[in-house]
Amino acid sequence: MTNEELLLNNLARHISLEQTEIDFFFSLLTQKTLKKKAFLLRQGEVCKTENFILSGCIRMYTIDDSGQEHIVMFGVEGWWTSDLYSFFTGTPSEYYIDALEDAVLLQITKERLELLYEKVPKFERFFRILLQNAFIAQQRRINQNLSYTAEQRYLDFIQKYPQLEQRISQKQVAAYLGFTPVFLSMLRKKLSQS
Amino acid sequence: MTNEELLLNNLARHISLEQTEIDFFFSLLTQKTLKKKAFLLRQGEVCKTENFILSGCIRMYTIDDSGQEHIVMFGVEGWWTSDLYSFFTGTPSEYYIDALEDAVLLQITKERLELLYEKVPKFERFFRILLQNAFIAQQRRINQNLSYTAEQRYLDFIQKYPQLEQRISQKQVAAYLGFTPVFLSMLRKKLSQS
DNA sequence: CGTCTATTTGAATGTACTCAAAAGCGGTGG
DNA sequence: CCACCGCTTTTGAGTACATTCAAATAGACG
Repeated sequence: MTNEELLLNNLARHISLEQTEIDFFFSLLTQKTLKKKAFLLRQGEVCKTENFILSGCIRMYTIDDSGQEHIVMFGVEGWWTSDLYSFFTGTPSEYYIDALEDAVLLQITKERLELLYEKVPKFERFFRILLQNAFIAQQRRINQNLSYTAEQRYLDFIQKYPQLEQRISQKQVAAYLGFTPVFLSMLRKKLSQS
Repeated sequence: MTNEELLLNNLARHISLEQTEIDFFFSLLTQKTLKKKAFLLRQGEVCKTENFILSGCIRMYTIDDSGQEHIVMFGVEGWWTSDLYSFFTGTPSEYYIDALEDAVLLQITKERLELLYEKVPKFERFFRILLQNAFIAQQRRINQNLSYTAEQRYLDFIQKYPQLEQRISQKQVAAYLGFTPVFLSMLRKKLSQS
């Protein structure tokens, strides 16, 4: 699948577009490559773009007072990523976004997105649906964090994102699930023995 | 503030409407009253409406295998509530929604909402913005659950929602924050002593 | 007033964390 | 291509935070 196809499939899942509308949309995007460990956004900066991931793997996270990282989302090819709050309000972000693997992104700025909504209102629908899905996924995650033990959350994670678990380090998985890498190591040992 | 004003303010914060558009919107809504402890939605049922809360207090929650309740959201006057996943996909909900206080709601069905989007596309924008704000709030909550101790989360909660803390029982607060009522009681004692 | 539920208190337990040290692994430069 | 450096993972011991269970007290509601 080419880069363009990846995004076209993403669009086609929710709205149907004329070729001219597709062309217009693509004309608003700019491509950006991101080396492993490079930052797309740092805490305190304003998030200027929404980003469609063509390849690679990124994470969005905070660093707490004691220096620990906490991952609020991962992104891989086919996903959109951004700090929406900073993006829409123009206020400094609380989050870091960086690459866990070399990545290629398509970016759209707020101004261009507003222009897109104006010219092709169907995109308002498209981004509402994306947001809706992300919202629902987050609600599930909140509920799981409340209801499940660390072990249950880990088992659920590897079942739900088997590909991700292969690609990223245990340290990152732990920072996403809300426990320490040391604890994850013990958990895996225990699970492999039983 | 009348019921109508509450909703009008809510709309006006994000979109501007003609009187005819407002009238059309209101014509699509039906009012529902909900006695304390009455269910708006039970696990396994399909969520048929989005609900704007005119008065009262509701909660959306799950019950886990060991019978414990976990609250994913509260709602008070001026808030929208619904299980969006069930609402949009038509699949049975995993959640319960019931009233912590007698409540009055304005409801809109999916069919009518789609009609509204079609006739007045500005509402697509309105609901996208609502969703965006809810998404951002959830992301914060996920991050806090990952980063903060139970005590920090409680202090943050009472600071952020001082009105809510007055209205609802400690048991409900505990079910929202992710610990037991017993622990919350000990926490409060400790905090009042220091 | 009586019943039902929520809150408090205490003791014992368990889950997950910190600290520390060793082992493993991957990337980089000589 | 190998050796080294830095980061991740493993392992173990001791600790802290939060839970469970149980019982007593307090509050809310009919």
